[in-house]
Amino acid sequence: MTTFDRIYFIVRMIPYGRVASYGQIAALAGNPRLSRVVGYALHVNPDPENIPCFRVVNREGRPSRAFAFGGENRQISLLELEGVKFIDGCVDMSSFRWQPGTDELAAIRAFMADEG
DNA sequence: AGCGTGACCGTAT
DNA sequence: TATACGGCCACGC
Repeated sequence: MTTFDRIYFIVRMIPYGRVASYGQIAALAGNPRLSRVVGYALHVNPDPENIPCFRVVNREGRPSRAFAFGGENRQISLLELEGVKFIDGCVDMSSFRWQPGTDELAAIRAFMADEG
């Protein structure tokens, strides 16, 4: 069980049509300063089919320039297909930001406590 | 085993 | 409004 595993677990929970920021993932993983690590974790994403890394954007709601699946335009397209709207290249975070509910927070906590 | 680096974020100048 | 920097984790040399 590593920090990456926690990050992947949380990213997998982001629902269809929603996005999360790196900092948000980091905070859920237990440390708000892990945002950079979140970026690296997604960079070496071992399972892109099950880990929706395209639903993670920076705090401005902007996709990464180094997005590997055809560039940031590709990421924008994927999100738009899910109904996420962009304003001047940025996601409207106040509308589309994922906010985990009580059950999801409990699941995250349980997973993190599972490492022993 | 040490060092630099990276899909970031917040703070300081 | 820009630019600079420290913090955090895993990976490759």
